[in-house]
Amino acid sequence: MIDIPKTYDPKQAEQNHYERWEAAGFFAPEINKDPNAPVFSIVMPPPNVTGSLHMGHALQHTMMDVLTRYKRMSGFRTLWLPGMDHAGISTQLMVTRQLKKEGLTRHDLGREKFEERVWNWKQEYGGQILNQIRREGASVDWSREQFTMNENLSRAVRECFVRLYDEGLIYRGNRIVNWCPNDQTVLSDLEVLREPQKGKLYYLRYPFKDGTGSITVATTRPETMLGDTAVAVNPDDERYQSLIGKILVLPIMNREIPIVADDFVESEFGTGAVKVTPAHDPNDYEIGERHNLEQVAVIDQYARMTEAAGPEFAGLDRYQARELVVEKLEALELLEKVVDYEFAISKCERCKTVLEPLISTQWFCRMEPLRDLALAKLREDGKPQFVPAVPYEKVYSDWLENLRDWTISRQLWWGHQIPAWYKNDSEVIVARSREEAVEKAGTDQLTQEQDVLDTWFSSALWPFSTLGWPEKTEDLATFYPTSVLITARDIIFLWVSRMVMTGLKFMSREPFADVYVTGTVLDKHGQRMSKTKGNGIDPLEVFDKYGVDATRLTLASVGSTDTRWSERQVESYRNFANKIWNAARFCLLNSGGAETVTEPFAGDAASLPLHDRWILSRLNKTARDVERQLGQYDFHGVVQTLYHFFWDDFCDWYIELSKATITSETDSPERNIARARLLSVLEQSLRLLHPFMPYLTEELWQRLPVQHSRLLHQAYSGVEPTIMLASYPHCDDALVDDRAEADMDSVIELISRVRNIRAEMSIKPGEQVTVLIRGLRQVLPAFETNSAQIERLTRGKVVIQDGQEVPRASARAVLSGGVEVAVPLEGLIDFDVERARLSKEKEKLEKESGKLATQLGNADFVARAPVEKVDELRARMTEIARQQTALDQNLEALS
RNA sequence: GCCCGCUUGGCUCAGCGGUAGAGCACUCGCUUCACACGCGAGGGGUCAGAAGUUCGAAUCUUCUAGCGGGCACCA
Repeated sequence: MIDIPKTYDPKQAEQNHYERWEAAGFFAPEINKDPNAPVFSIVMPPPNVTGSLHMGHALQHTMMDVLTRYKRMSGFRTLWLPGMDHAGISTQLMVTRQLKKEGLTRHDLGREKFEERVWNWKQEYGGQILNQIRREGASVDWSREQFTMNENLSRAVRECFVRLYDEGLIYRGNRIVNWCPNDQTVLSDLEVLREPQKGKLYYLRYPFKDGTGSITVATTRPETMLGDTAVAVNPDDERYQSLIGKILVLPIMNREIPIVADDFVESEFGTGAVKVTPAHDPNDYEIGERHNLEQVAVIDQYARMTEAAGPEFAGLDRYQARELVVEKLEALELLEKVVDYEFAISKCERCKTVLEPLISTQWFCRMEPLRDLALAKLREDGKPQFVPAVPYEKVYSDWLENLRDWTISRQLWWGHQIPAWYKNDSEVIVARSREEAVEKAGTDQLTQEQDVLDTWFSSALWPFSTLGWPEKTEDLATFYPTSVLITARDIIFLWVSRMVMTGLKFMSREPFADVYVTGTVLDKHGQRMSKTKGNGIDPLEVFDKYGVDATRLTLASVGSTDTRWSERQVESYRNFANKIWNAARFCLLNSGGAETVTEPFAGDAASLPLHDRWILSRLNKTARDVERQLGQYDFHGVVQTLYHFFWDDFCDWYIELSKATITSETDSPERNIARARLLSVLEQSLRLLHPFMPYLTEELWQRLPVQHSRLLHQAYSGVEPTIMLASYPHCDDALVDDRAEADMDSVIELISRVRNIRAEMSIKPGEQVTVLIRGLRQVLPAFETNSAQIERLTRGKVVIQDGQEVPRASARAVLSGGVEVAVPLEGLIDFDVERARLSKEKEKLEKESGKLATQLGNADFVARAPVEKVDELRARMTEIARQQTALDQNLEALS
């Protein structure tokens, strides 16, 4: 006999299959031999090379894998392309830290050696996550794996840069930017973290030059006053109107600065007068532009005071300078007051250092023309379609509308070096290569721009650069645009929108039809999981404890809403996996002879036993629901559908109803057919489940005594059989049988009610009872033909009555359709208990009929509600009345 | 400050205009020949609060409260 353990061991199944799948090339689209196959493609959001698997990844990958496996089994030419991002700042930080341990800085090595070092680091530590992705069971095509720093992708980056530059969309300019004094690089607006900060608001008095008094300004950063070149007031502020144009003497510096009028100033805030430091504040910078103010840089790239701040301050750290400024102003009696104040401070997203706004020469990308492409696409074609549409479509379009130029240069060594060369240190030549630059410049006396590009610049090209762009490759023609992007909401701006813009610009097509935005897995207190909080759950540990498949079900059911992590949930899906295992175990233990039956459901469906017609109907409806729900990215819904079909319909009822025939000791054609049918339903269920539970389903499928090769989708015929490439079950409408379902519902109701009587009357489990059934002629056949099953599941002898008397000492139940059930319990029945039980039933019905009566008595309802609704309620009312009558008679019989 | 989301049984979540659902937890009974990670039978919610629209609202509208998130140039 077959030896199958009673408990499912996920580890074993996990070890058994992935390598084989990968080695056999099952993940690659080439496995599909149908030249007319529809195409399904996804590019994996490239995780950072510095990263390791976290819940967010596991969540997204599960959903991507579910869709990929589903489409692959449905015969699509399917590509899920994996890869990694070089993650400029993060990676450089990582390697810099490693160097620091050796007492070195990157400058000790020099740029070339440093880059080499990063590549070595990548070789050694980078990409751990790739093996973790394998563990998840992700069916990605490793033969197409990409890395943003690969030569082909770097080439795409240069091509993109040159084209945008030639069109005037990329330019070099001197502007105020977000500067990280720690990482020594500029950052884009999206890489800035805004954090609330408790601080102080300092009120400083600036005297008029003519000695007639002073004006008071409020600031959170007094040290910047050293670089002030004006004070601004609102032009409509009556308090200050007469002072506009007046000259002040900037304390400490003794610089003469004007009072200017600018709409930016809010009269209500502070004193209504603002000190203006164009070199160190983005707003002041703009005021400065409007009023042609001098920019005095008093803070340098290390956040230290410059010579321009004066000899006493030069070289001081910005916070030391703050103290000294305050001290001096106090001494001069120009510090009016200091109040506690909470405000938002800008920090570096990576290293959390407080940023310093600085004026600096950087490369920028003009976004308006690109933005317009994206907005037009959304408005005209509704692409990409966000799921859920609310709120993400609006979040996306609102952001696009307010888009500002993108700072694309970074003062890093790790990244794509900007393809610009300087001739005589001034003239700029932008070219795809040094050779091209030399040709354009007419000299080889060129130095390349030292800056690299923002990591997101290369990510923005990911959906087409990974497929070969700018070459016109077959992959590009086949797989672009991709089908769907699955991502977390925090990179809609950083990444999603930029892919759309570059995709439309360079490919003239949106990069993906749909964007599915996943929910977030929160900790049990509802907090986001984060490294700094240390409240993250490691998916790999969950895999170890509960198995990959159970974890995948848990994650899939998160769907698009934020969900608190609950280990109990995983546990229940672990139990589900075990349930599947044991159902299969039962089928296998009772499979002898089944293999002789090739078409277990062949012939006229109407002639099948009720439970067979019923399970086929349920199975096909399930396939239909799954298809619909997956089409809507309703991952939570699909998991529920599959869970309940398998556990409730298949295990609780179909297996139980089949047992009588299947477990028969003697070999017979009936037994073999029943066994084959059971196996067939199990086998199809495994296929339905496979996208969610790849390991368990493959493990079991391989063990089934079925003709595996015949189950493969035709696009894969001839390959070594695997459930991965078996045909995904689709609904066959001919097998949906509402009549069978209704009949089966009656049988289930009957069995449940008898079981209820047994439990309530405390009938011993082993004790046989008699089940008397009477009712209208049309409902009885279902009970008649299934009496053997009913007897088995109720441990009762079924007697279909023809108007015979029911013994007084019976427990009774009234079923829908007016069916009455009685279980004679002479000597066992407690009449009081039974009367109470029936009275409770009656109360329930009375409550409902009361409600219905009110509703049906409402003339407005009858007049305005849809006819079908009214009819439905009337039918229900009739049904209740019938049951009430029967209950009354039963109660009477008991008295 | 502006915008958005969430608030359903003890817990985690579905449902989103027509008699309140699931899993876990809980109660009772079961070593019933696949499974105690199980089987059978139960108990438990005025769907955050208020007002409104509607014949009818957990479901639509408005407001309030609590929680969470995004955006923002208030020095």
